[in-house]
Amino acid sequence: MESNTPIRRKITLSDIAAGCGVSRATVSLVLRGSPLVNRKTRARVEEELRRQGYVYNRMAANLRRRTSSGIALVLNELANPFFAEFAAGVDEVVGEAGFVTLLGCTNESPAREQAVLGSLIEHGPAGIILSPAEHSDASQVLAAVGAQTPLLLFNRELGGSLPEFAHWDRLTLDNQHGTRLATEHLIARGHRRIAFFGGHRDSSSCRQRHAGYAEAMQAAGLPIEPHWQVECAPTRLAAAAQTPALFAAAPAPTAAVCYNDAVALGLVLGLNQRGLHPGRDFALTGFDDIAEAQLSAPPLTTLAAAPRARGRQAAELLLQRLREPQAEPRHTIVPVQLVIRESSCAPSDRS
Amino acid sequence: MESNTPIRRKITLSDIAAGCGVSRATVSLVLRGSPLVNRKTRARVEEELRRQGYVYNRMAANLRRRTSSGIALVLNELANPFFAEFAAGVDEVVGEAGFVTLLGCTNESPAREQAVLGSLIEHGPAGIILSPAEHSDASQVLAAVGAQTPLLLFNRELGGSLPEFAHWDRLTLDNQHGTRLATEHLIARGHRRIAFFGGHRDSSSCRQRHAGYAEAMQAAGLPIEPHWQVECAPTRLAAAAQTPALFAAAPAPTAAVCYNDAVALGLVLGLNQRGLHPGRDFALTGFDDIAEAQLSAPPLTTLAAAPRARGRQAAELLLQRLREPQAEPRHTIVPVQLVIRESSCAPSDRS
DNA sequence: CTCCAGATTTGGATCGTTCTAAATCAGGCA
DNA sequence: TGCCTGATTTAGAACGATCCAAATCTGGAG
Repeated sequence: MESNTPIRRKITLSDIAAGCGVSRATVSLVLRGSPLVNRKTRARVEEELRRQGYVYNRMAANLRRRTSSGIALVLNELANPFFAEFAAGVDEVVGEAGFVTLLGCTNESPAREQAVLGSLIEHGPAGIILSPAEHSDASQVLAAVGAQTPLLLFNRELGGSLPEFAHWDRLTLDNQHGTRLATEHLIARGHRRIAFFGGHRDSSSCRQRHAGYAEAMQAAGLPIEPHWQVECAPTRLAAAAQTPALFAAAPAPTAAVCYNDAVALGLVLGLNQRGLHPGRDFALTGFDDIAEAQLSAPPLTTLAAAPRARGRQAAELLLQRLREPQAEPRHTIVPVQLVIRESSCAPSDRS
Repeated sequence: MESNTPIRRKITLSDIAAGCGVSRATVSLVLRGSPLVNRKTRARVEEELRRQGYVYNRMAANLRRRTSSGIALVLNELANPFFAEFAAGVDEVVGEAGFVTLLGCTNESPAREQAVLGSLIEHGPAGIILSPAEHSDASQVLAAVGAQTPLLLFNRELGGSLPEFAHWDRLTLDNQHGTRLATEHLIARGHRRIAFFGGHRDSSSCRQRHAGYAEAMQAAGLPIEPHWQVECAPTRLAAAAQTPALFAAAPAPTAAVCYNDAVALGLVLGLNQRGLHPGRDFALTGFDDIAEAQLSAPPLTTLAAAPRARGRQAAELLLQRLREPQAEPRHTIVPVQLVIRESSCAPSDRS
């Protein structure tokens, strides 16, 4: 099969330089928008760039500059809409800044995380945004990425202790304050017997969310029964299955603060199976405000984390760090917003 | 702030070569697993690589080989769970093959697509997987990526005509057959007045899906009223807002084949707002089988496209192409499966 | 004129691999 | 021993931009 376009050799800086009688160095300066070059020269060079159809070869530049113009984005789970939105936000800002996003997906496996980080680091990314897999360990991550590449931790804490010379930035949600708001909201609606439902207590985010709940209950002088604190995997299925545990003993709760939206949606299922009408007989709140939250029946009162905005923010924090490599490590805790919908009804006669 | 780890110069091939008394070339061969090197030598070099903690510098390799080990993945929309799953599938296979995914997100804007492609191409990706933005034009895309880099088109056709020398592979869903199945299913359930709802008619996938619907209606001898064909952006919000258009004139439809799941979920909202009970008073089907489809109220009858599998498939097709650059361009059409759930009820008295 | 400062421009080395062609080595055979 | 063959190894030139220090240019002051 013959191609009918001439396979012309790639145009390089030298071609442009030769084409308009200046040196490679000058062309390079023009390309990078340096103020050093004369107006007249710049115009001439730019014209020649257009004329020859030059395309910049970032691979060459990367080699010389010893760092690529890529930002590695390593996620524990891309299929989750929360992280998909997050990724979209990251990519927006990364792209605007002239970088490119190197994607890696670990599927919650620390082993895969090691492999992915190892592979990405070979490309010399300018920085890394990492949402760790469950049970991912700080020293392992450090071993994989080295101490030179700036890294921003998103969403979760790492297990193990962080060697003090790896000054990583962090961006996490204000989990504790969020569930505190949710709990206070339920209390304000008139609930007195409120459960905390779902999640695994050995995950940092679950501990924080539980703390916010406990704090609000305590502040209101409300007791917490042991069987109101039910752990389960943060999935719909597990949550539905664990629902009976809430009602295993008297007094039964009239409301529940759930670990996240997935758990809350599972609880909705579980309540329906018991013949309870969530949003009328039983109040509940979620966390994350995933797209389904506003569409479920009943629409879910939840804490909005605005994942796309978080993605943009993560990228901006990392770019900031690239600009000031020596600045103190930052820990940014972003507030979450209580979105009140119909699932957080007042207590009913029935409950 | 002082770091307490020595900032040691990066280890290079030369360091390894020097460290065990062979030439750089030999070490390079070892790294690439060439069969040319002697067992004994290979072992010695590998030991030294470990000892010095060498990390491969792909930027240098990329420059020399004139193509990077990146696969560009350019998506019209990442927030849509369908594409998020697709991306996850692509990344799996790309990673397994030792490549890295370069992500780019166009948000349905051809202008942004140009920018994203332009930026990615500078990194010399080995190949490109592109799910075009709406109204994206073949010649524009060609201008941005050049004729040298293999490209796989996913999901949509490009506008304009494809210059014959750009032999691009394609992977698309069997849209027409899918909606035909859905429509036939609704007809079998007893519906006679069926609408086609959502999407923009100038997108190829929408045209194909509409064709499948029209085909089934015609085959069954059923008429189609003009106001049963409602266009809107393929988002929940737009679909909810356009719902009244379906009922703007008599006779009202009793069922709708929706452009995709997002639209169907929006229609669910819109119907609820009108006091109609989807899955009881009105039947509807979606397309894609995103995760929310089976959890919505009512669970959605839809066409499963298995996006993660499609992602894996897309990556495999592209890798195949890298292995055989001269092979004939392939157009792969993947069948979709009708998943019957509760949204596609029989017509009720009410409707 | 000559000199100087500031504005531009430039040659040449450099980044760390891969590639090519040629060199070297080991062992068998005459 | 000397030659030949196949198996290994290697020197050195790429790849294409960036960096640095030094060269050149300009125009105004003395």
